[in-house]
Amino acid sequence: MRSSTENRILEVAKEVFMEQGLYGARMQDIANKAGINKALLHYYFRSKERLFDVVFGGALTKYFKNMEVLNNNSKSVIDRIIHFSECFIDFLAEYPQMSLFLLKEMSANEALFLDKVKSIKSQEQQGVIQLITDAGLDSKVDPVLFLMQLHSLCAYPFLAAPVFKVIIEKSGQKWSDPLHDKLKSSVKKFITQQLT
Amino acid sequence: MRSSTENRILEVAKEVFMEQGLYGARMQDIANKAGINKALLHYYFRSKERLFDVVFGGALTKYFKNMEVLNNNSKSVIDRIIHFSECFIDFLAEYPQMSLFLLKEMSANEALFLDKVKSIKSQEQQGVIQLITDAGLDSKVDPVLFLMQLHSLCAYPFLAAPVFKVIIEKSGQKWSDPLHDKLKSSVKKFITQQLT
DNA sequence: ACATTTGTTAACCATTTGGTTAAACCAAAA
DNA sequence: TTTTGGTTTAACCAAATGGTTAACAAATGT
Repeated sequence: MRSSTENRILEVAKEVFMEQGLYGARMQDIANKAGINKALLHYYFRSKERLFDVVFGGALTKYFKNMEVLNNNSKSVIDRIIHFSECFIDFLAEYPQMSLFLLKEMSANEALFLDKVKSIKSQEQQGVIQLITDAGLDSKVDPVLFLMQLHSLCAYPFLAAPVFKVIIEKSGQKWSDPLHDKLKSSVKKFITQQLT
Repeated sequence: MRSSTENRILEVAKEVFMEQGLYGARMQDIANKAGINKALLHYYFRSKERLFDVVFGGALTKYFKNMEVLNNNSKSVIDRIIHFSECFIDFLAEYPQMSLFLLKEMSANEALFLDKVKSIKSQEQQGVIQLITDAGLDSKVDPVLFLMQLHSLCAYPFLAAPVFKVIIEKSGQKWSDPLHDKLKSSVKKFITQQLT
């Protein structure tokens, strides 16, 4: 079992890296928030890059894990995709900074991301694209475009929430933060509209 | 007229800040790429923050300027929104890093963003929400949700393009980068589906 | 021609930051 | 009790970084 110190470091590092990114994060800050000496960070995780790597890899794994729900063969293709969208939204609601974090760091270091994806996604799970193509639904929609729109509708609201909040409040409307349910049902509507 | 040096600095700074963000960017790097001494940066723009501020403000202004197209009263509401989406996509295609840049820096420094938005958006231009409400279309859609979905469909594909590229190529499909037209027509379809 | 402002540079400075070292601590084994 | 192994710390280091200074060159006005 990993020592409690190591776990504490990991948890704090997750927070800090998610908020500040690889560059913005400071080892001293992580150490302080974990209530330990800075040297101890390097004792457990040799370098900043190494520590970041663990955090980033963990986030990416969690992210991809969400797509496994697509393999539930007891449901129809459309229902599986709807179910996926709901799980995806739940996941993003739990980790609102996740998307931005991943996009930030990927754009900053494309090579790292490529490696990670290769090692994670190797377990040839079925993707939305495969699913649609196999079901013959690619006559209705362009699978790649559809996948992108699906992700757009699920992820972007969380990405841009702080911005929308400001803009909307500025224009006199009121902002209700966790619009999970509205979001879910609207995505569901989109999926059925597109695929039937 | 601004000196050519100042302009050169601004252009380079734009590039570097967009790519690396406020933290990641290095003054020395900007100076090198602009072919000048580092001290000259501080001569024209007192500090890194000041320089960044100019770049960020410029980007934000450009971003909001796109929404003015909504005020073209010679068209129907739906056509105006469609036109906006097309202009928005063209804009994002021209500056693919814009969205990520703005989101990154906003999440890193919400206060700065709030100030900027207040000073830029003060010119009470009509927003999508107003437009929909005034036209009575808010019986068909939740205006805020619709605005968010509209932005999602336009912006996210550019945000996540590098990621999708990797994932899609990984799963054997081929990736065609500038799918402007497909994107435009699909967004148009979405708008009409939602508002009629 | 001369003085004054503007543009530009090399050298320097203070601070921050990731990382290292050697010593201290501390529980469990011998 | 002493030894031993992993754990933790204070002090330190080298490099990087944002920023400053003083001197110098190039326009610009008189």
